[in-house]
Order: sequence, then C-alpha cells, then structure tokens
Amino acid sequence: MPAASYSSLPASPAAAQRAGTEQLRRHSLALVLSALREEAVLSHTALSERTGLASATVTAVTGDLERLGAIERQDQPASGGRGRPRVLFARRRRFSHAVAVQISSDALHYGLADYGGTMIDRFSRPRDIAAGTPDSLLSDMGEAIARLIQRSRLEPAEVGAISLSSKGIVDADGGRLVWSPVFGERSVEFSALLEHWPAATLFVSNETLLVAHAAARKRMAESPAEGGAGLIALSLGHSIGLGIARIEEGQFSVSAPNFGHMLNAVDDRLCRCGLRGCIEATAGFYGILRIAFQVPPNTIPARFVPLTEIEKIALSARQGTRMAQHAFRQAGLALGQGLSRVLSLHENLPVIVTGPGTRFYDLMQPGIEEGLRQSLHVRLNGLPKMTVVTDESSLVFAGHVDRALTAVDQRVVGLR
Amino acid sequence: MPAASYSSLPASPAAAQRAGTEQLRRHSLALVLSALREEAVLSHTALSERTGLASATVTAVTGDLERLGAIERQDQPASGGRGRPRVLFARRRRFSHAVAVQISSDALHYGLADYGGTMIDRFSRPRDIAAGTPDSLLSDMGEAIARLIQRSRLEPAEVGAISLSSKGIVDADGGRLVWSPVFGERSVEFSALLEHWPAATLFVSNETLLVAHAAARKRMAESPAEGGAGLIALSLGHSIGLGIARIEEGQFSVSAPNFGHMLNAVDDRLCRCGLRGCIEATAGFYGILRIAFQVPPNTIPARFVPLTEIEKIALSARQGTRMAQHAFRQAGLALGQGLSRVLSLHENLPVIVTGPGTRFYDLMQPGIEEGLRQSLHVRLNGLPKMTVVTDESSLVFAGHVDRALTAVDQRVVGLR
DNA sequence: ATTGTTTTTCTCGACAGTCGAGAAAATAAC
DNA sequence: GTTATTTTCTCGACTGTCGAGAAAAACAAT
Repeated sequence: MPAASYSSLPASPAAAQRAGTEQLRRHSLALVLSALREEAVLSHTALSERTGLASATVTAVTGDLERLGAIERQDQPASGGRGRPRVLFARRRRFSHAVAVQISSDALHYGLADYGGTMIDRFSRPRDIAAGTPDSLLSDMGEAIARLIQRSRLEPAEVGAISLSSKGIVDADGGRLVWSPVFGERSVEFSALLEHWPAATLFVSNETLLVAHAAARKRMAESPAEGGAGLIALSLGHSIGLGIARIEEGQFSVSAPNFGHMLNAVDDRLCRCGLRGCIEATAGFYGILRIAFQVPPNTIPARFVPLTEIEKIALSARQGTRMAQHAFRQAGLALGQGLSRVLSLHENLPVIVTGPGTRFYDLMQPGIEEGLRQSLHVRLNGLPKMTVVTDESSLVFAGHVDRALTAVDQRVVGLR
Repeated sequence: MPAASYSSLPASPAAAQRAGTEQLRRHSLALVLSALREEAVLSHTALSERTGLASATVTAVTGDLERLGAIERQDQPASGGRGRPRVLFARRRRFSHAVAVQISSDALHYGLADYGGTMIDRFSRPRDIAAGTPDSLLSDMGEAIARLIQRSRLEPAEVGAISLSSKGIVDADGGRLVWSPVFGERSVEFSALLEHWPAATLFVSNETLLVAHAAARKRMAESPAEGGAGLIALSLGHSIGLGIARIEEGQFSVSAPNFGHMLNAVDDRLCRCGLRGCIEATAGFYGILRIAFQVPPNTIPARFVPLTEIEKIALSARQGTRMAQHAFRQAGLALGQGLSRVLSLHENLPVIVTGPGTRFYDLMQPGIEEGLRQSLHVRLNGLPKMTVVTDESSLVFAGHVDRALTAVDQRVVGLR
C-alpha cells in the first residue's frame, strides 16, 4: 500500500477529442472487440453480458463491425438448447495479420498471427553476433519477414502490424533500438522496415516488457474483478530485463525500466555498457561466470556465455563448491537489492521470474531474499510473491500478438 | 525516451460504468469545472473555447452547475466592448471548503480554503516531538481543525474535504500513516478525525507527493499543449522525500515512492528506520551531521537536528573544512545515485528540488551530478534538468487545495 | 428618441447513441 | 401442426451534443 498514488482531472480539455456522442460508439466498438479477444467466439447475449451494453446496442455495434469486416458470424448451428439458435460472432481471421520478431542474441524468431490471435506460421534463424551490423540485421529481417508473408500467401497490405522485441533500451515512439547488448550504442532504426509493408504499424518493445504485458493480460482475463495493482516481470539470462505492468480500473499500462543497468553498488565490476556497478555486471550470466572463476571484476565481459557454462558452475555450486555458490549468492543479492528499489518506487507487486536463468533460481533465491529484506519497504510489506515461469518465449510471443492486435483494434475503432 | 511505456485497452468491460450518454454529460461537467479552476472567472464564450464544447452545450452544462450550486454568475457588468455584455461564471466560493494540515516534525500548519481555491484562514501550532503520541496528535488536530472552522463561522457540513500531509509512508486509501519519522512504525489512524465532519472526504498524502502535484498542475496550466512526461519533486531536509508526477494525455497521476528509505549502499550507516544504508542515512540532515563530525556511522540518529546546526557545517564547508565538504559530497552522491535509479525506472524527468536543504544545494550539487553520471541511463540521456524551488510550504498547500477541490469537483459531477 | 451595429448568449431542430420492452424468429418438444 | 422456449432484432423514448440562427443587451450614430 505505501507508495501512494492517484490520478487527477482531465485538465487539458481541448485535447484531441472529436465530436460528442460518436466517442461513445467508439468506446462500445472497442468493448466488443476486446471481449472477442478474451473469448474467441461469443453470442449476441454473451456479448451483451460481458460488455455491459444493452442488447439493442450490441446489435448496432456488431452490425458496424461486420460492415467493417472485423468480425463475422459463424454459421455453425451450435445446436444447443431449445429456442432460437444463437448467432456466434468471432473476429474475422483474415481481416489483418501481425508479424512478430523476437530478436535475441543468438537467433531471430519470427512468427505470423492472424487477427484471431492464432499463430499460423513461425520459424527461426540463427544469428551470428560477431559478424552482424545494424544494417545487415535490418536486411536479414526484411527478407525473413517477406518470406514469412509469402509462405502464407498474404498481400503486403494484409499485414497490419509488425512487432519487434529485443533486450536493451528501446525508443518505442521512434521505432529505434537505442542501446542493445550486441550493438551497444550503435542504434538500429527499424522504421526503415516499414517501406515494404505500408499498411503496418511498427512496434519496438523491450522483450521483458512484453512478458509483463502478456502476464498482466492473462491475469486480468482470469480474475477480471481483481483490481490487483499489477506485476513485475524479471528476466534472468545473459542480461537482466524487467517489465512493470500496472493495472488500474481495468486498464493496464506497462513500462520497461532500464533495470539491468540500474546502478547497484559502487564496485569495480565492469558491465557490458562500459560502466561499473550495474546489476547486470553481477547478476547477468557473464557476471556470475566472472565471480565464480575469480576473474578480476574489471575484465571486459564475454560477449556471449553459452548456457552450458553456467550449468557447469551451477552443478559445482550444488556439489558444494564455495566460489560457485558465492557467485550465485552475489547475483541474487544484486537482484534482490535492485528489486527492493523497484518495489520502493511502486507498490508491493508480485514478481514473475522468467528467462534461461530460472534454472538457477534455487541457487539465487537466498541472496534475492536477503537483498530484498535490506529495505524498509520490504520490511513493512513483506517479501513480494515470486513465481517462476520457465517458458519465456511463449509469453513474449503472446505479448507481441496482443500488443499488435490491440493496435489493429484501435485502428478499426477509429474508422467510425 | 528509453524507459518505454504505453497503456492498453479497456479489457475489463463491465466495470463500474453507468448508463451510456449520461457519462458524457459528466465529462462535460468536469471539463467546465476544471476550466474554472485554471482560470477563476470565465465567460460563456471563453468556456466554450477552453473546453472545446459547443456554445449550446455550455449553456446546458452551466445551467446544471448553477442549479447544483457549484458555480454562479457574477453580476459585474464587466463593461468592456460594444455588444451584449458577457456573463461571467465563477465557482461559488461558499459551496464547499477544504481543510489542509501540513504535519511536520516541529509544527502543525493548518489552512482553510474555499471552493474558489483561496486561503481564507491559516495558523500554525508548535509540536512537541518528544511528548507526543499518535493519540495526542489526533486530538490536538481535532481541536485545531474545529477552531479553524469556527473562526470562519462555518457549519461542519460545509467542510468538503480534509487533506493531511506528512513526511513518511502513507496508506492513502486507508487514511493511515504507516511509517513516520516521529512515530516510526506506530501508525496513526487519521480516519477517526472524520467523525466530526461527516460531509468531508479525507486525504492523507506524503508531503512531497503534494509538491509534485502542485508543480505538475502549474506546469500544465502554463503550457497545456506540452505532452511533457512529468516531473520529479525532491525534498531535502531532516528526511528525504520524493514525489513523481507523470503527465499523459492531459491527465496526470502522481505517486510518492519510498525514496528516503530506498536502499542506497550496503554500508554501516544506521537510519532512523532501524535499517542501514538508506539514502536518508547519508543525505538527511542527521546523516550529514554524523559524517561531518565523524560520529560512528552506526550511532543512533538524532531525532531532530536544528537547521542552524547544518548551517554551521555548511559555513565551515564553504570555508574549506575538508570533513564538512566531504559530508555534503557524500549526501549529494547518495541523492544522485538514488535519482539515477528513479530515472532508470521512469523517463528522464526534470527534477524540482525543495525543502530546507536547498540552502546547501551548492554544496551537494557536485556529488549529485557525480552520482547521476554513474548510470547508463544518465549517460545516454544526459543529466536531468534540476530546478531549485525554495518555498516548499506554499507548494505543499497548493497541492493540498488542488487535490481536495478536485475531489469535491468529482463529487459534484457525480450528482448528475 | 430612434435606429443601426456589434457582440454575446440563448433557443431550436437535427442528429447520434443508448436503453427497455416487446415483437419476431427459429428451434425442440409434444 | 401446435406450443413452449430461447434468442435476436426492432421500435420508440430519452439523453446528450452540435450548428445555425434568433434574441438580448450594450454602444454609436443620426
């Protein structure tokens, strides 16, 4: 409860608002569309119940949406009870499509989803970190996306959104990657990609932000009544990612703070970003490696550490090797201290831990808890609820698709 | 830009939403009311321009508000130009009143404002920190507020809101002070105060949150177009306070993180909260004192340090005493490092520095900047814009009044 | 004094949206 | 074939916003 917060009046009134009552209709359209995302197929009455709109209004709204081509009636009889058979509405899958690309340090994962939210194609391409440049990455991605679209025989205009994610710092509005583990401060301008798919909106997100997005969406779908304040997603791996989703009044907003490079302690541990004392420099895979092997802390970090390396360290830690245990404990401490700072700034949100590093969670947990307990906030509110979710990638893709389709929905709503 | 953030769809649809088109009217009412808070007196046409509502709608809305008693026409001829004289609308001052109490460690400051937002009475009472208990504080406040209201010959029912602020951690919804410098973990239940003023809504806010509130409101009034992301208020004194206001789409929301007791470094410096390494333990007045006089860092902090003590240290620092300079530098470092963490979590917001500690800002500034520069975020985005504002108290009261009257407005809007 | 000019407010009819109630539709049961 | 049942759709009432023009209320000119 502590970190008090509330929000205030309109204030800047003449802001971008249109006519009066038509705004209302837009809201109703959005309501129906969003209900049809949570539950793929709904009858007239079910829509009325879920959205709170009167039955008459549902008729009007679904009529609009059918005319726009965004939804369609399923002609399945769906023979159930006795009376007039219900008409079932569903999003029209061919209406639009979303491309998702997960850019990770060793591979690129591509996915294509239809307007209904189901993945219709996906493939991966390995990535050569050493050889790549921002330009080569862009052209590789352009080709791969073209391929993805051709395989499903789609027209370029049928791509409504392209959503990219990477670890690192992102300028969401500008479609740029500002800082990334691989390219450092050489920024990548993804907006150039849009040339070939003019109908598409581009999203560039931090990867862990999407995890938080997907987790928050899931939580809201499962317990809609819960005004729960939100959640934190923490991704452990070569780098450390964090996403925060805050839920308020049925809406949620999500942000990706620059957690991995938040200052942790004034120590000598050199980070990939060139500074010292970042959380990542202790808790990232290369940080763990450095401590475990007692490499001097100011050694320039390895660009990439294979997971098997860390697993060896973990094995020896589990067998009792002191230095390996110490490395994981230090990593946990840095994470716990960092988390305690995040919690001081927000409320006491539950934490979802993902990423390849979760296999070592048992080794880090004591350190994490110790670090957390060092702050007044945690002492007053107790430890946050921590949940480990191993399958990060599917959360990332869920986040991609949800975010992209939400945008398409908004465009639909804007068309009257 | 980095810390990417966006917000999402409605989603939980059947939430507390009333009938359809009446919502619209409520919005229009709020628009007019809020315009009349930014500019005390506005004509029919001016209202139409500022709110974006059609002239006909303004007639309808002002009619409603007059009927409710919230606004009134000023019968001033306001003889200006040539044509039909404009009717001027203003908030009806007697419509409601707000009580504001600033609880500081050495005094209680009381204020009474009318619905127009002007202070009509104020006085202060000294506070004996050593002798007081939560109960005695409550009863003192009850009496003082009663006195305040009687002096202006108001009925209890004419008090629409009571807004309290303190340093420390606040449970805004519950009307409780969870942790305070004076009472520690002995919480104070202010909700008991409401007994005597049943028509009033109670607000309990962190003091620096109100500073951020007032500053954000001011900024929006001055440059409404600016979608500026928000601002941070930092209050320096015996304890350290922080408030964050984020402005998005004409709305702003404000929160008060637990900054003073955010973990800064794992050192031995004992904080008033009983833990070690809090920012306050280095940057609060008692922290500065402890370092300057080379008292062992784990000494139990003084409950209160007179400002003159710190001024003496500042004087000797300005005269070149090393240890005094060191103390301010350490304080600055802790603040800068802490701020860098806040900035990592939000965007690169400008910072407003207030509080009694601002007189020593010149001594702390180098340390602050050094601390800030230790994080990747600052390196990428540059130092935040820092502005010193000495008159903290008037910002606090402005925040109190604005917050309280906003709540009264919302109640008005709710009444049809 | 009367008439015209100007500026602002107010009124009126049109339009868009939502809602409740009941009509209409479409099926299963009898 | 008729009836019961369930769901969808239609209709009229209500609320709200808007644009246009009428009405109001002043000053200026004659």
